[in-house]
Amino acid sequence: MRAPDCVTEKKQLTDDRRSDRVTIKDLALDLGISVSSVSRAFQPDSRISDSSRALVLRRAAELGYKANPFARGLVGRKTKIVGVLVSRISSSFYSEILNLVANRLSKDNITLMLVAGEHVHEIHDGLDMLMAYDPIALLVISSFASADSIAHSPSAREKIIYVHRTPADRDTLALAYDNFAAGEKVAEYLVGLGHQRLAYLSSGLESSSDQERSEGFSAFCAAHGLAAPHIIRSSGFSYEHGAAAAGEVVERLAEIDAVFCAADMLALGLLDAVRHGFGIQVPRQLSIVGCDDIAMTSWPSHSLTTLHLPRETIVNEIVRLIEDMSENRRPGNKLIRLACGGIVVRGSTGPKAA
Amino acid sequence: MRAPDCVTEKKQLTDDRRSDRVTIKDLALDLGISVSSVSRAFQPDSRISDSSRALVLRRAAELGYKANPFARGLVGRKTKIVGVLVSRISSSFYSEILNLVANRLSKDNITLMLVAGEHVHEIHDGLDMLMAYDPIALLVISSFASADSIAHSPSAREKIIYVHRTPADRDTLALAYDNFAAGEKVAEYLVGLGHQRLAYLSSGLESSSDQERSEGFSAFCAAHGLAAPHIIRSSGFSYEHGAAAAGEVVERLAEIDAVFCAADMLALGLLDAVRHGFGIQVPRQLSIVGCDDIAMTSWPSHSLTTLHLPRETIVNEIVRLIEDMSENRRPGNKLIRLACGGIVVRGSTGPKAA
DNA sequence: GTGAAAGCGCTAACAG
DNA sequence: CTGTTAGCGCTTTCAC
Repeated sequence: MRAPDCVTEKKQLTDDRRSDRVTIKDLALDLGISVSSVSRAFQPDSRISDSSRALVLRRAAELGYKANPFARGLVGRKTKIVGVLVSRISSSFYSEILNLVANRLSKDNITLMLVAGEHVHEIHDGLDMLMAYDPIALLVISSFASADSIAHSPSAREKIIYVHRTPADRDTLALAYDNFAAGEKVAEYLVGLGHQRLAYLSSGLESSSDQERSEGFSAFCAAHGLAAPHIIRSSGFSYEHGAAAAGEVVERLAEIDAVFCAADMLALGLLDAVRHGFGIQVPRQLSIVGCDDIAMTSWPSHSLTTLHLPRETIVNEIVRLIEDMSENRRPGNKLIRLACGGIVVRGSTGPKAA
Repeated sequence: MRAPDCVTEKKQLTDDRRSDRVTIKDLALDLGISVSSVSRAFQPDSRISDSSRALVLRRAAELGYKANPFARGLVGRKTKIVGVLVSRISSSFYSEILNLVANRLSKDNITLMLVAGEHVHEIHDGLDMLMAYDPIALLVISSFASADSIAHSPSAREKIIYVHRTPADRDTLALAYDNFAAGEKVAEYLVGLGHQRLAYLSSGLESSSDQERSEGFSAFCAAHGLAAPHIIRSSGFSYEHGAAAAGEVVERLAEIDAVFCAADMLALGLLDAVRHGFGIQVPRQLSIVGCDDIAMTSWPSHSLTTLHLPRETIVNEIVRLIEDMSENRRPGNKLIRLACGGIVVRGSTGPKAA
C-alpha cells in the first residue's frame, strides 16, 4: 500500500489536487502495457485475458488507483450518481427512507446528489443541476404539489422516480403505498371498534397520498352504510398543523367518535393538543389514528395507534429500480403500488364509550 | 426558449443522453465565434468584452446551454460539489442542519454528495468515493468515534470539516458549539433552582460534545463546592437508550435531584420512562434537562427543559467555510467554537422539593 | 488479445 | 480582446 515508485516527473504540478492522484497512464507505464488494456481490465465484458486483468487489478489496488469519475462521465459511460430532490429532509419518514437508501447504495459505490428546495423555481433549478450530472435516476421525495410538472425535458422525465406520491402525469415512474387500502383498513378498524361518526384530518395540501387515504377511508364508510366522514382540512403536515386543528375537532366532539389523520405528525399534534390543551380523554372521548408509524408514535407519552408503512419494501423497490436503470433496463411498470402494513394498535384508540 | 436550430448533424447519436444536450461548441458555431470566447464568457474575471459576454450569456440562456460539470471537473477547475459523510441522517438535529445547509448551497449551485455508512470500513470507502469527485469540502456529520482518523490522505484532511465534534487530530477544521459552557450553564441553572445532587446521563460513546458537556457540568459543581455529579453511562444517543437508563436513575432517586442528559433524545427517553414506567413525578421528584432543543422538546406531552443550540450560527459557519474554501481561501481557525444558546425553561424542571 | 489514436466538453496557455 | 492549440483521464473504435 505504498506510493507509486514509478514516473513522478509530471506529478510536480503546482495544482495541489491531482498531484497525488494516480491515473490510468501511471498504471500503464508502471506495468509496461497500454492504457487501453488497463481500461479494459475495469470493464466487465471486454476482450482481455484473465491474467492481465488480474495483474492490472492487483497493481491498481496496490497503487490506490481510483478511476476519475469526471473522465468517465465525460466519455459517456453511465455515472454512479443518483440525484435526490427533496423539499424537507427533516421530515421523519423521508429522512428514514433516505438514510436507508443511502446506506444501501453506498455499497454499490453509488452516491446520492442532494438538492433541496421549497419553491417551484428552486425545484426547477435543482433538477437542472442534477440532470447536468447525468444521474442514473432522480428520486423526487417531495410533497410539493408542483413537483409533478417539474420535468420539462423528456430525458429528465425518464429518470425521475417519484417516491411516495403518484404523479398526475402517468408516464413517469412512481412508487407509492396503497394508500386507498390504508384508508379502508383504518376505517374498518375503527368501525370494528364500534365507532360510527368518523372524521378525517387532511393536510389540505395537494398530496396524492393524503387524498388517496381520504378516499379509501370514505369508500369504506360508504360501502358499509355509514355517514360520510367529516373532513377537516389543515394546511400542512406538521405537528403544529395537527395541533391547530384541535379546536375544530373539539368543537364538533358531539359529532365525532374517531379521527384518522393523514400523517403521524398531524395525529401527534392533534393528540397532544386535545389532551393537554382541551383536557379531552383519549381514547375515551375520542379515538385518534395516525399513518406512517414513525418512531415517536410508540413513545409511551403518545402511544398513537397508527398504520404501519413497511420501510423495507419501499427501500428495496427504490434500490431495485436504480439498479435496473443503471443497467439501462427501463423498468416496465409505471406506478408501482406497495402494500401498506397493518394497524399498530396502541393507546390512542379504544371501543366506543357507552 | 426553443431548441437550437443550428447544426444538428452530429446530434443524431444513438446515445440518448447527449443527444439533446447543447455544448459549448454548438454555442460557438451558432454565434460564429470561437469556443474559447464562449468559455471566457462564463469565467468571472477573464479578458472578454462586455458586449460579447452579454451576447454569449443571452444566447446560452435561450438555447438552454449548461456547462458540463464532468468536462469542467476534468480540466481541473473547482467543482460545485460538497461531500457529506453521515452515519445517521435520521438524527433529528443533524437532518435539520443538513436540510438548511442543502437549501443554502443550492442557491450557489452547489450540490451535496451524500454517503452514509455506519462502520469504519464503510466510512473509509465513502470518503474515497467522495474524494474522487474532488469536492470543495467534506462535511463529516457523524458521531462515530473513528471518524477522527478517517482521513488517510493529506488532501482529504484538508477538505474535511467536522461538524459538531472536535477532532482528536487538531489540524483539521472543525465546528462545534461551546459544549463546556453548555454544561456549566445547565449546572448553574439547576443549582440556582436549589438542586445539589446532580447527575449526568452520558451516551457512553466516544463523543466529544458529550464529554465536553459532562466536563463543564462537573466543573461548575467543583467550582461551587458541590459534590461531583453522579455519572450514568448509557450506550448511545437514542430515545431507547435514555429510557433504558431510567431504572438506574430511579434506583438512585434518593441521591439525585436533577439529571442533565447529553442530548435531547436521551432526555426524552428518560423522561417518558421515569414518568410512565416508574410513576415518578417530574419535576417534583426529579428535574430533567436535555440538550440541543429539537422540535419534540416543546411538545406539551414532553415539555422538556433544554439548552438551545442556535441552528443559524452553525449553518452560517458551514456555508461561510465552504464559500471560503471554494475560493481557495483556506480558513485560518482550526477549531471554531460556536456560542451555545440559553436554557429554554419548560415543564421538566422545577425548584427542589422541600 | 493487445496497442495506437481519436475524441468526449471544457479550460488554459499561447499567439496575434 | 479574440482565435488557435494542446491537453485533463478515460473509453472506444480501429488496426494488428
